[in-house]
Amino acid sequence: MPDGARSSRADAPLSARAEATRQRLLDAALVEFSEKGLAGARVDEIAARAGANKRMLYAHFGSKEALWLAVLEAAYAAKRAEERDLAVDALPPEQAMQRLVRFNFRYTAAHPEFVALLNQENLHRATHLKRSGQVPAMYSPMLEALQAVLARGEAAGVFRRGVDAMQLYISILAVGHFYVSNMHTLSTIFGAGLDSEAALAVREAHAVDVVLGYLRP
Amino acid sequence: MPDGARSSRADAPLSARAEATRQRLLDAALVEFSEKGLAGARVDEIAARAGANKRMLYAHFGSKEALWLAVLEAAYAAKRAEERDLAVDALPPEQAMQRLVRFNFRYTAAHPEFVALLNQENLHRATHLKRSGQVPAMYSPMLEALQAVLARGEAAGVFRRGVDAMQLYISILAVGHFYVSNMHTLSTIFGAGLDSEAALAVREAHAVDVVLGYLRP
DNA sequence: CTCCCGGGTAACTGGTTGGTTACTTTGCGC
DNA sequence: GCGCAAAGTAACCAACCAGTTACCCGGGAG
Repeated sequence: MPDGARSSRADAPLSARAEATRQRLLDAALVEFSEKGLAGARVDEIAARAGANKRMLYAHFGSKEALWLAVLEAAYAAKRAEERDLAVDALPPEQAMQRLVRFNFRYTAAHPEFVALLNQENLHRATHLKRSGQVPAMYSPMLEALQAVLARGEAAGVFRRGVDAMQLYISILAVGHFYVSNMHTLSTIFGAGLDSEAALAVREAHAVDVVLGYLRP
Repeated sequence: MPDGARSSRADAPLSARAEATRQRLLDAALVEFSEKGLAGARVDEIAARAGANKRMLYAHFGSKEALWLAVLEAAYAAKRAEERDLAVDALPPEQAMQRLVRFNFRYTAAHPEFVALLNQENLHRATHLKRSGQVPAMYSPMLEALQAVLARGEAAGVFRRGVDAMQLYISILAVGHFYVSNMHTLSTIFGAGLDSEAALAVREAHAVDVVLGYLRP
């Protein structure tokens, strides 16, 4: 094992400088990977963007693929963290549901890098994600919130019965993810810009309409 | 220009053998590109898969990127061709709509290579597609069918009014595309196989429910 | 039969790329 | 203020890869 494994004193925390370099490398890798994909990304370019050196990249992460996984885990963790701040328990079911849909759409639109990362990882059949200790254990707070809201709405008679929470969760992700992911080909085919704030607002409203329309009893 | 441009006798059609080689190269390229992406695909590997030689690949297509575009155009053409066979004019609006949703889902599930191709092209901001003379002019028969069905259903009072056909079209694509595209990461996170025929049937039914549920007046 | 050319092969090239090695600088404990 | 490990630099390397060049083969026209 290279000197990536600190051997100094048990698990001595990285010095502030080393930690900063590590973070800059992660940030640079996120940009490069999401712009060029895993195969298209260049290790030298990541090091250069981070204002660091390739040697440091390998000292911290060991390999291009390990760096990829670290970036992916950080991206998942960031999304899960934001999901955790969603407070929908106090809202009436329809408003709570609307909030979940809007949150998801806006998060996706604001983070196209995450979308690119996911697409790329799926091209690789999730081989890296499967090896991750963290991510599979990182259960989505949004899915849990969705299940709770669904149960409340059903009990109150304002939502249809028998809705599969996982399927609905996937659909809510889908209406935002697909739009952001395929924005360029869609814009080319429709000959219209889908990335303006106005277009995003239209799409967001549509996503809410579809989900709440479907959920009517 | 290399000898890719036949100069023999005006536009003498490719000989049968040459045409067969070209087709084998296209087929091999579709497999390689959809498995590895544009950057990850290897030109030598494509030639080998096709039982041909790199020289022939360059004679027929000129460059890796031109081959990519040719593959992409063929994939779009194949989908548009199948869409053209959709006969929904004679069906009542709800059944017609259901057929559109089911067709789209099944086509997407049966053609994950097309999904991979689209994702990859979007990573490249649709730069190749924009250069294509064909694709932007290849208006989707399914979108046209959708508009007609929507108008009929609205007039008959069985669909809600004011539905944006393009938004709905994107959503119908989305519920299938996202599921197929992100199948591996989703399966990893949910710890369940989403690619079995049973799982596909559940998803298909959900897609129909969402769209028809939303469209109720 | 033989000339000729479209279709095909294989070896080569030069720039790139992930990863490594030998060496220098920085800063903290003593 | 010094010793030494952690942090950083730059040059290097072997494998790889898109694209090219020099050459060969088979079959149809004359």
